[in-house]
Order: sequence, then structure tokens, then C-alpha cells
Amino acid sequence: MVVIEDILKKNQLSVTDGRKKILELFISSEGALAHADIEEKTGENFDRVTVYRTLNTFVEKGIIHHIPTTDNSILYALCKDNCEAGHHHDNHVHFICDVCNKTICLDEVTVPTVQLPEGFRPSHAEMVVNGVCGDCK
Amino acid sequence: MVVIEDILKKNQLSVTDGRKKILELFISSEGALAHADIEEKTGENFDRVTVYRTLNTFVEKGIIHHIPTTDNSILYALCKDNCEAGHHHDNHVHFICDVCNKTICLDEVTVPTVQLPEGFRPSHAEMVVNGVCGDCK
DNA sequence: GTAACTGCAAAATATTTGCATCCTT
DNA sequence: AAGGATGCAAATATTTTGCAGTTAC
Repeated sequence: MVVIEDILKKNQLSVTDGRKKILELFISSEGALAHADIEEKTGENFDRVTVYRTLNTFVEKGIIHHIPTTDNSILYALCKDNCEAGHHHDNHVHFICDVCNKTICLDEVTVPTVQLPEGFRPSHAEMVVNGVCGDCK
Repeated sequence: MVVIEDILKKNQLSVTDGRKKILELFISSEGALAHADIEEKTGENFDRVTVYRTLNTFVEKGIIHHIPTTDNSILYALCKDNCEAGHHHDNHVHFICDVCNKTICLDEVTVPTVQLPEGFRPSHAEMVVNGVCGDCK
């Protein structure tokens, strides 16, 4: 698909099979993905190492970003257009469903600002909400 | 110290040297601790395995809890009194300093509620703010 | 004395690195 | 053709498990 290749080119990355598939997976999935998801769902067996490297590259370029999680898992999700390399401004709330366990980016819900104590200067804020999602209610 | 032993007893845990030292470390440090911090800062060389088991036990009992982080690290911090085993209600904002890299529990700052899309039901929310802390400004 | 906790060894997982080969540009 | 990306092998790092010895109560 043209769009996917454009994203890669825009970030000075050569267009390879693996990168296209992984990026496509992110675009087609509504939620966030863990490393393991990617190894499974790409269908073809990718080399584990390639997945690691691809994810790192995507994070560096600002195509995807980490999502904070309370358990130990590492999740990745697509960044929105206003992200730049190394400094993403992806200010929406993430929702983790307790039932189906999917992580969903609530693009419409902005992270609220909070009043910090004297002397603290915020640069970025993340918010994760747990609960039951629309599909599982 | 009496207080520390009381916390352990209150949670039906036998009072051992390792648990006392690790718990003491949490109480005396203002911020959150990673597994590695604990191995270092307890001074004595604990067995790595004991640290893992102690942390898990403390989390199960609700003495400490995970803090969500955007990078891959796993951080732990003390829970407040209103925490119960397996179900903590620790609703304050966490602050991670970009300079000194410490993670601080802002006990006074409550996580705000956000308006979720139709059909979503929240059970818990976490918020992490990055920036520069009072000491590093 | 008994149950629970610890430490050691080792297994199972997860992540990183080096290098030769292959693919993109 | 040149540089970057991949795959394999192997090195590291992280976490879990089993079991025997030790400690708390």
C-alpha cells in the first residue's frame, strides 16, 4: 500500500518487507501491541532480532511510542502525525480493558493537566485508564 | 525499628532480615525503586532471587505497587495506608524527573477523572508526569 | 517442631551484539 | 556499486523454579 511506504520514506528508512508488515500491523490493529503480538500476528516467521530492531527504529523515528503499563509488559502504539523523532507529542489517554486485555488509544480524550507542587515543571504527561471497554461491557 | 516490623506483621509476613532492609529502603527513599536499585542500595549482597521474591510478595500484599513507566523499566513504590492486598487504591500522580531521573510520588496530587467515550467504564487510572523536579530546577 | 524464608544451582526467557549475506536505492 | 537491513549464532541479561538448609514463631 502506498501510504505505508510513504511513512517509511518520510522517515528516511528503506522500504523493506519486514518494516512494511510490522507497520501495517500497527495501522490495522486498533490497539497497542507487545513484542510477542508482533511475532505472532505478522503470520510469517520473522526473526526475533529483526522485530527488536524494527521496533527500536520505529521508536527512534517517532513512528511508534511506548505506552506506560502498570504490569511489566512493554506495549507500543502508533504515534499521531504531530510526532517528531525522539520527541513525541502524543497526548491522548490510553485505555486497557480488564476483560479482553486490549489496549486502546483514545485519540479524542486528551490528558488533563494537573497542578504540580511548587518547583516542579512538567514536560510531558501520560495517562492510562483501566476498566471495561465498549466491546466487553 | 518497630514500625517496619509492624507493617510486615500486619500483612501476615514473618519478619526477616531481608524484608526489613528492603522495606526500610522504600520508606527512607522518597522515590520509586527499580529492582537494580534494591540490589545495590541494600548494601549487603542479597541474593537476586530473594529480591525478586520479596518484591513479588510485597506487591501481592499491597505494601508496594508498580509504577507505570514509558520506558521499559519496572519501578516500585510504597502504597499508602488505604491499599489492600491485590487491590490498591493509590490514586496519586507520579513524577519522573528528566534530570536526576528520580521517580517521586506526588501524594497530594490526585489523578483527575476524564470523560471516556460511550460504553467505556473506568476502574482505575494512572498518571505519570515527566519534567524537572524541585531539586533540579 | 513446623511452616515459612533464603540461598544456591540451574532452567527458562528475554534482549543485545557481531558478522556474513542479501536487498534497497 | 554502496549502504543499509536481515538472519543466524552466540553472548548477555533477566526472571523463574526446585530443592536443601536455615530461621521465625
